Amino acid sequence: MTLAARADAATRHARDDGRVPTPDSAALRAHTAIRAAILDGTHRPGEMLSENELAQALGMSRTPVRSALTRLQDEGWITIYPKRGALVRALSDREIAELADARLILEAMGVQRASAEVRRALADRLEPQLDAQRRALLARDLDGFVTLTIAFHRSFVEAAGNAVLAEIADRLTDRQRLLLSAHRETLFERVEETVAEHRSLIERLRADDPAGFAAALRGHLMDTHGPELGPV
Amino acid sequence: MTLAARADAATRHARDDGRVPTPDSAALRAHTAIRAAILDGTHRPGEMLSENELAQALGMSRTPVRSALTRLQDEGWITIYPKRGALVRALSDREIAELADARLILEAMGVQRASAEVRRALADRLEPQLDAQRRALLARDLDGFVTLTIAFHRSFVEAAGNAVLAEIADRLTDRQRLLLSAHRETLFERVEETVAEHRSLIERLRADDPAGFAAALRGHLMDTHGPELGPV
DNA sequence: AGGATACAACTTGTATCCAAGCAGAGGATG
DNA sequence: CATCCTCTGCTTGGATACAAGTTGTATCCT
Repeated sequence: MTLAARADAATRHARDDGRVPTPDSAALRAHTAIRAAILDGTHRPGEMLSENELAQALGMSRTPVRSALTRLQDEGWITIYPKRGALVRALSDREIAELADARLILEAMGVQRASAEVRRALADRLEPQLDAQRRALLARDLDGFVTLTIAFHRSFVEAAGNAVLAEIADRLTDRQRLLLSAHRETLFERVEETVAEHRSLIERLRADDPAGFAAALRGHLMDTHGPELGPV
Repeated sequence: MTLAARADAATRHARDDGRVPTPDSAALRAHTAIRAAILDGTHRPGEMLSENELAQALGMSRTPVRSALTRLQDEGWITIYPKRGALVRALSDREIAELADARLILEAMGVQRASAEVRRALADRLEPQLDAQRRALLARDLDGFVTLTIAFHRSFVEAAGNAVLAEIADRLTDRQRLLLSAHRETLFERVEETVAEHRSLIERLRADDPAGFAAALRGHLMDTHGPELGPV
């Protein structure tokens, strides 16, 4: 039986290195390219994506483009209307608020679940990153700052030690990149405030005060993403 | 510009009915069929799925099967190894525990976020369902009970009024169907206990006791899914 | 016999081709 | 002038053909 043998081999391989070795397939390139184009504003919400145009622009056939589009739909970036096309989704105010709220829940819960030791270790690990964040902001290096702040916030979820939760948080964060890009000016204007808010989060960790952490986090998210969050 | 017009039309349409009109495409049929086959044990973890065989069995070409497989991978059912094949994933003990824990967090948080009124209304709405659950279990109607219990637990997440969270919970629940099927015998043996645990959850809602709800829910999940949950 | 190597049979990934469907333009008709 | 209808041009959905990769096996050499 050939299939069984192959299954064994694949299972073994999966055990060896837990990740797919990245084949750099055309479908993946299409996925990252289109996603990047949405993120940097090349394709704006409400725009209709044509498989043909994308395929031509990317120098490949429609097949991998289609594959990428379905994935992008599953990830919430676009909506595919059968036989009509793919529409770049706009995040409604409500959805923005819900995203931020969901992240708030996951991060606060991550910290709450962690032990006092983990919390303190986390604080020690995060504090040195604050300077890098400030530098990125001052240099108006948006991509750099986004990377840093995403890792920063991800740490809180990771503290719970639950990979499933971390994966969920990643998906949410991904959609939120859009927001960070949109609020770039606000970010650059509020350098010290942002860093100070991050610092106060760390302080709540040190003080072993999960409730205070959650409250501070709520304030931080509202300050960053604006008052449109509203009472969720 | 034609694309703009089409985008407008699609946007209008999307506003009309918030959901895609279900085109019953071959890709969707493949998705549901393969997913069902994994759920009912036809394709077991460790098995290698061949696009050719699936396409032949489903009476369609490889194209929609491929599309279905990529979606199934994104949903966590299989792992695709490039140029080698698709392996039905096995849920490790750790992953099982993490899934249950993540659901616990989302449900408990949903209840905690809800107002006292919503909690009471929820209790009133859920209590009449308990009888149906018992009947399904006594009739050994696993599918019926699974549908009921999933709706039951989903209600707690919904209580927070956050659609993003609800969607996340749905994805988790989907993977957990596998567990419920695996534990069918335990379920059928613990009919009264299961219903009683559900009833005590409702009581905690009525008592306006979110903390007690979370504790009861934790106990319930451990009882249902077994002690392998461990201390997450 | 043991090990490296070449081959063969399978797999998936991509390109191309054909069919089906929707949206809009434009004219015929009341 | 309003309304309906057809028809055209576009789109996506699916099927097929082909290219590229991987694995297991047989073979050859040491």
